[in-house]
Amino acid sequence: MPLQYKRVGCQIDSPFLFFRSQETITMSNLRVRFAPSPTGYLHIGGARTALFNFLLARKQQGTFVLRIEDTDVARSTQESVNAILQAMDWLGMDCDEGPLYQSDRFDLYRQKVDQLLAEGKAYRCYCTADELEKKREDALKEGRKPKYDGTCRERGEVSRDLPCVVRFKAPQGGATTFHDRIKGSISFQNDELDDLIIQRTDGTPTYNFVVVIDDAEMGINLVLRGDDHINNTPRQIMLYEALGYPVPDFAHVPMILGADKSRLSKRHGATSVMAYKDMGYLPEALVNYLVRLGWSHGDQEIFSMKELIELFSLDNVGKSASVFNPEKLLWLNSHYIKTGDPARLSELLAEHLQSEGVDVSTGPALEAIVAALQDRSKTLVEMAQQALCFLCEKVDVDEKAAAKFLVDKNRQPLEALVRTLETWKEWDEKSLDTAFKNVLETNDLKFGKLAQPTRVALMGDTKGPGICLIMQILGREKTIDRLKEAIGRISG
RNA sequence: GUCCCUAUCGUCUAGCCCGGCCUAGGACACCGGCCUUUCACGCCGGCGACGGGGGUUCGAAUCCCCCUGGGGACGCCA
Repeated sequence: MPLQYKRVGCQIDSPFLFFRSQETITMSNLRVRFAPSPTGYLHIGGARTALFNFLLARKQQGTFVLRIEDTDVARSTQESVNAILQAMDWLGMDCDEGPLYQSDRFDLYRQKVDQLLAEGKAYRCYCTADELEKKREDALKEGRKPKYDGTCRERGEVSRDLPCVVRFKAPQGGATTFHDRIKGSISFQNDELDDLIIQRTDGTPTYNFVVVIDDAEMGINLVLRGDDHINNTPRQIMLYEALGYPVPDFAHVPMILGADKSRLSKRHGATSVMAYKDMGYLPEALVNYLVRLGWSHGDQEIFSMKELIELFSLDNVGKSASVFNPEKLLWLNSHYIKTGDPARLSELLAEHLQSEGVDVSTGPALEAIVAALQDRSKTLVEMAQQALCFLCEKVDVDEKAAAKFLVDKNRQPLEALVRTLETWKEWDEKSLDTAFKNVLETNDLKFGKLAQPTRVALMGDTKGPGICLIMQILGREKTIDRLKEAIGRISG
């Protein structure tokens, strides 16, 4: 399809120039895709693959396609599709095309099977699943590579009224080689490959077949996916060629492993992207963590999405698998909480508090609480936990803390503090600090001596933000109430 | 078992392509110190790696070969 463009003041008809102009006009023709199968939630590994695709597309102003690989009708669910969409949205990855469903395209696949059959590039196979299973087991037992023995390939095309699958007649002899954009040159002996099934007995097409058709038909020119697909690549290249499609570029990103170096799975902890949201992680922390797993830009550790779009490149993607390290993710999360905008954080915190059944409509402003807690919370869940004592009606006093600080010798100082606060005019951190010091002076006390009992009285615990900041956030009424209650506890 | 991929601190990685600037840099974790009303934050310091063996070279983390370790694939799953 010729591209329309205006040639202004240029008489040259050179095909070379035409080509150049076309390139300039289209800006970028990079087309990448993320193609999850909807048989569960979006997991960490999938998210990173999606992220790399997304980043590359955005950087080169290309197109990011989302395709749902649901040819396995039995295991695919709409809930999974929704969960994946939701997770991608949370991470800030929006696609330019899709979601496209393979289940909508069975006619096309059927047509391509027929085409290969008609061209003699595929054949019907009547071997039963049981027979194949037995042959596979025998081969494995005898230490041979289990591959289809070609029984029906040799038989020739005799039409029978029996259930059958369709197999691709793979070229024999020679080798299939491709240049991987991450791993470099990869080569397979064709004899290692067998005739893969492209259509099941029930008439549905299989993964390796549809992936090729879809990537080709959608104009995907860079296939960027996990390196567990390297072994599928030579077969897919053969299919591209048999179907008469141009072969795209490939880039295989290394796997993510658990602490024991085995493939990341549930037993290593949470693998679902949305589980991290629930655990109080910020999307920018997960994105930042995931991108640094396998990719680097010198010594830089912190990247905003905007920076990533500028800086990300396949050139700096490592070749070897990497271990998922929850501690570093936690560190990144605490970093983004520390440096985050309190207004935004308040909204996110409110969600967590509400899901805990806490009423955030009354009580001190969430933003002030967030500001006080940012430096000391690694997750929003932690922050919600610490925010509780500001929001609840009654302080839940820790017994050990009470036993140590809410004791008789601290009663007089606390009473003195109450007396001072009851008549104190200003109620901000700085002014309260003056009030507090006045009490210390008149009672000849050290800061810590009064601060800790006060903290326990107000927060129920020995740790937390600065004592005067706590009083400011709590407000006069709650502060005095809680102090009096603590005094009552000592007396009582 | 066969094939494919891979190999720098415990972990993520820089350096490797284009050998000398590497007594191998940064980050997480860990340990110690400082700051401090507490807990954190922060700051300073410490611990800690080129898997092994052969080559090539005046010189190798960097180039070549072998071994070993690790991962993946070998489905009428994707």
